[in-house]
Amino acid sequence: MEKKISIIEVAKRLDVSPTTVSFILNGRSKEKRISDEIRDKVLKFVEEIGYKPNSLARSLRTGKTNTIALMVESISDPFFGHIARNIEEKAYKSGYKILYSSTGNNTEKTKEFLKMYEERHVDAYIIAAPEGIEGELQAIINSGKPVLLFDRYLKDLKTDTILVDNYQSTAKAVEELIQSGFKNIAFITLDSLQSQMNDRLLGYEETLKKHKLPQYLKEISYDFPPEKVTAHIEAFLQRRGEIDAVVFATNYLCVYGLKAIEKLGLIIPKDLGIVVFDDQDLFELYKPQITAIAQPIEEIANQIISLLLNKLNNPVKTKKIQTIVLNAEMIIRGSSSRA
Amino acid sequence: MEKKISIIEVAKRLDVSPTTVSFILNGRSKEKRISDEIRDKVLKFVEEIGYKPNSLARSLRTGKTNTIALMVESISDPFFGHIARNIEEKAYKSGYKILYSSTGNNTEKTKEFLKMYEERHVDAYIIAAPEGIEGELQAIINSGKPVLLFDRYLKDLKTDTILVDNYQSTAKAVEELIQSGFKNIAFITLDSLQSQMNDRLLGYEETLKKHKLPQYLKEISYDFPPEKVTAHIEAFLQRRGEIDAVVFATNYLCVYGLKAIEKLGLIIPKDLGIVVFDDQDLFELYKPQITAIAQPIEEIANQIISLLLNKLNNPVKTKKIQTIVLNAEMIIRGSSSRA
DNA sequence: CTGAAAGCGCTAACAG
DNA sequence: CTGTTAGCGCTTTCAG
Repeated sequence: MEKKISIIEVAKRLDVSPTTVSFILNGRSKEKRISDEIRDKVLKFVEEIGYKPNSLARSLRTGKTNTIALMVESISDPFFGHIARNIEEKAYKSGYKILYSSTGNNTEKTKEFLKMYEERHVDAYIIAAPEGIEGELQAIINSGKPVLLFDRYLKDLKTDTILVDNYQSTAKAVEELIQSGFKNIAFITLDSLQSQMNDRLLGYEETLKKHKLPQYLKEISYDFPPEKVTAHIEAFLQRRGEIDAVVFATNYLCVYGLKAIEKLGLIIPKDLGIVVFDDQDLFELYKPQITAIAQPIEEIANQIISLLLNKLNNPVKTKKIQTIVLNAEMIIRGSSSRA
Repeated sequence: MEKKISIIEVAKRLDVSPTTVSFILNGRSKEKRISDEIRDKVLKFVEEIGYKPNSLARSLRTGKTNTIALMVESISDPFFGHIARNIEEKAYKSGYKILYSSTGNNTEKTKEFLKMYEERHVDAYIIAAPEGIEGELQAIINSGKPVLLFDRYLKDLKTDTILVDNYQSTAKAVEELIQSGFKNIAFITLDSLQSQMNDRLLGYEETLKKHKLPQYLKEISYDFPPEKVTAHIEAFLQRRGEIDAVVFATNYLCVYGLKAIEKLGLIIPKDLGIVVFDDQDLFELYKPQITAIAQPIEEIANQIISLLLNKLNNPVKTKKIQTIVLNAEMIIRGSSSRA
């Protein structure tokens, strides 16, 4: 019933013009020098009948939807889930709602999502991007909408980006293992050209090179089903029996890796030292506890939102492009030391 | 550039009327008996220039936004995260996007979200509801929009609901522990009146009553910070030293519980048998493995979406209200047996 | 079979 | 300081 009330109706009942009501509702009464008396009258009435402007009409008119697209690898991943949770909260406080999608690292799917978001006129994009969507994103940027990358960058795309220092983090992880006396350190990662994966790999490779130690690389396809991932890791560790430590490039690889390790009956850290990228409850509670590189989730979310709101609120073309690199913290636990 | 093209523009270029274009784009050319020739011409042109109707304008006109509200306890919870992932995928295939929010079981916050969703004219609601929002939801239902509850029901609200059999599941869990010889079985749950929690509690209580065994109940506030939860569980287990098994009513309580148990130096299952509601990687990989009641996540998501789409696509008032109760599977692992 | 035209509810330029 | 009014882009009734 109250849904049918429009701003015109409100204006009529109060015997003022819709313009006046509109200005007041948009907090521009001071600016427009509307009398306090009228302002209060309108505000009170609106409150009373519970009138809410139709946001669709407003959006159609203004071109703003107060909606932000959030594209992650998978919303059910602990890392991305926590990021989503934080972003949602902060965005909400500024009047924005989040439309999310899980890309599954699939380029085609992501392009479709992008189209859908465009149609819906989202105001901004927050993306953990798969490869191959530089063109589409560039088009969006050209159209004037903020695009913010996180977790990984796209080499050919100049836009604001929030990252952690993947290279240094993995390098430190490898150093840690080396200090603990491990000599044959493997790196199990995704079969992916994404920047964060690549940087983690580089950190691994160069550190081993520096120490003149051998490299053992296993790349696993993101699309493999769980059993297959476990099987591949198992086969890899078996085939290369000399491996005495593993760095997992990502949390879920480690989860599957632990299953493989158990199947093989290997003892951590006696037979195999472990470090993993990304922390989660499992790694803290596993026995022995798993040394993990913990990304500063809340800070990442904070930076994302504050950068984005900044862009959104500054109609002035903030032409400065920022890349913020945060530090990840290595939480040393039992799995990486033979002591 | 192409953003500026409207349906009128398209019509002009093709020398037909906007009406015709609109009908064709909405797949009603047959019904409106538009010539194949014109139809193909329009379709081809639209494809060529990549014209997309402005969904805002359409929504304003039709009142449909093709958006579904999804409200969960927390998007970063493994259970809800997986539900969200599945729902998103299926909704997308039917042209719907999801606007999510994490209620944190907070009634006031949830009410605010509800208002926001109403303003945005979402087409339907999927909610794991906190207590105390029956009135608001009833109003929405009265306005004709589908509201679907899951994970828990609201006693005074008659609407479609997808649940698992919480009572039976907990009862079975307790039976399992009893069969394994545990005598003093505690139940650690949330300080909450939500139906799913209540039903789990009832399953616990009545099973123990049936077996004439003592009850040990610990209720923990949802808003406690992690350390406090751990501390409370620790104190509880210490105070009631006779407890020899625990059923955790929810996954995160168990996560904190495990920390407490480790602090106390208790050995599972020798000193303490464990069963937990909801499964996750941690429980499978923990040592010993934790017996868990696994909810059929994919099926829950399937039922939610198919019920909802059904409502959405049947303009006929499908007045039948359905409550679907699914079975959860108990995955018996080492933590619940002394063998 | 196709076209003209009336809004959906709001904002903001332009007039007073 | 306030009111009139022209759209935003689309759907859909009603006439041809």
